[in-house]
Amino acid sequence: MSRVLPLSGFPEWSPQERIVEAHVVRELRRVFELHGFGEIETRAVEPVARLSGDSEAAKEIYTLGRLNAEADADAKLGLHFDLTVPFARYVEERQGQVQFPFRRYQIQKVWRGERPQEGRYREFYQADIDVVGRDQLPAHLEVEVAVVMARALAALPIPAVTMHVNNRKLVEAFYRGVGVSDVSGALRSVDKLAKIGPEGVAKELAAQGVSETASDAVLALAAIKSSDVGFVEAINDLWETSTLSPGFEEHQVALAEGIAALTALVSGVNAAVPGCAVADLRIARGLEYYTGSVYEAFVEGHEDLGSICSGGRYDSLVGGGGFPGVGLSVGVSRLVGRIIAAGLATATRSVPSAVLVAVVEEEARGASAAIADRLRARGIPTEVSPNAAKFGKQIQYADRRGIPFVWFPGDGADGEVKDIRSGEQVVADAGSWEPPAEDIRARVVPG
RNA sequence: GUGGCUAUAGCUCAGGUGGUAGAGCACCUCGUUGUGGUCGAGGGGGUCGCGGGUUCAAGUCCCGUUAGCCACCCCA
Repeated sequence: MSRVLPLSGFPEWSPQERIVEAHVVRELRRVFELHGFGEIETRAVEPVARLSGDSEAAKEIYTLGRLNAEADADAKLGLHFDLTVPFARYVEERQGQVQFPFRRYQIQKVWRGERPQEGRYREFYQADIDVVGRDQLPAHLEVEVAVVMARALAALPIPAVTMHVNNRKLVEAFYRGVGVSDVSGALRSVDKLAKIGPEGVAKELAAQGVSETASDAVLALAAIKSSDVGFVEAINDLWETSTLSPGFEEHQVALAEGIAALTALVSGVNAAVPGCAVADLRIARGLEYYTGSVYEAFVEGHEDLGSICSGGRYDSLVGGGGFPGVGLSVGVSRLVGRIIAAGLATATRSVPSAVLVAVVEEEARGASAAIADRLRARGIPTEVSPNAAKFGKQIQYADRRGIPFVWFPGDGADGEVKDIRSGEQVVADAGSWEPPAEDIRARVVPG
């Protein structure tokens, strides 16, 4: 055992940074609740069998057991790696009690055993909103959750967020119409478009047995992107000029439905937060279970960070189906990490205190404490100097923490209070003196 | 899980070809003896990640190991 060193991937913020994180969480919570989402918290663990449905995800699961557990102990537990799986279990477990459609938000830590790097942690906060229905879920909810999330993200101290949206139903109908049989295989390849380029995707599609004409059509669809409903015409044109497979008519209805849903989504989100939504027909989302709208959001100018929020509609997440839902998930820690690293926003001070009451001499500490209590009684966060050092030292103590006011107790009267930023010092009464409203609490301001 | 790079003071980093550890910033003290920040002078701080090897001698060369960073994979 040598030195104590940080563990990569397990971020621990300083008090000042933590104020920024708390601000982000508070804003998300405020907007979610403003739209009627109630909060739940699920346990940190689930049986491994439930978590590892997807073999890819299984590799990332941290398992949990007692140090002295029997080697053959079964019913192994694992830390959850997202909030969707625990939520599905929660709903299934309480299907008799919860009211549908059930709308909830959840802000908790999740754990993934992956190689960390900037924006990728092994322990981090996610903030999810979902709406789950019983047997059916109206399509307008796919618009609503996106609107709520767009508004929540717009409330954060970050540049504008762009939400790229697509519709699985639309894509699937189109792919089948042009003769692609392995739709999810094709989607997985299209998902890599940004990374491997059209040629790379074409190569993968060919390997999957997709014909060249179908491959061309798939890539042409993926190239469509518009911040308004212009994509509708583009898709229809493409459909009409593509070589369609026999029996394409049966996909025509689903295609039209998908287009209508995507249209409603783009217009709905943009009506709430102008310029936020972009129809982007290449957005695929790796996850298999999405069946309708899919979302993927990026911060303008910080695309290198990757997606900071994503989600979609699913029809059978909860065992056996019957609980269709739609939801979005924000990578809170990824966002906060970038806000801090790039200085997008900072806390105005590192401690809650608005006032430091100086101590004249240890024998007079009681007088300082009394002044502090009178300020606290009126909601002004106050601390008393830890020592009776020279006033210069006590001022320095406040300055280093960003505490804006130092109170000097006086003989008989309460003394004087100094704004150490301006140097202005006035005689004051602890029963009535008020700092400017913006100085009462630490604030988060743009960097 | 795969690959590349890195590891020296609290922080950022110097330390050709091996010869007993340096700078800037930060910190402490004093100038200024109870009102900070500027300025000046002085001062305290380092198992050179860890283990082994080569050598008269290793921060420096070799091997191993651990950790960090970056990319891949995947994803928030």
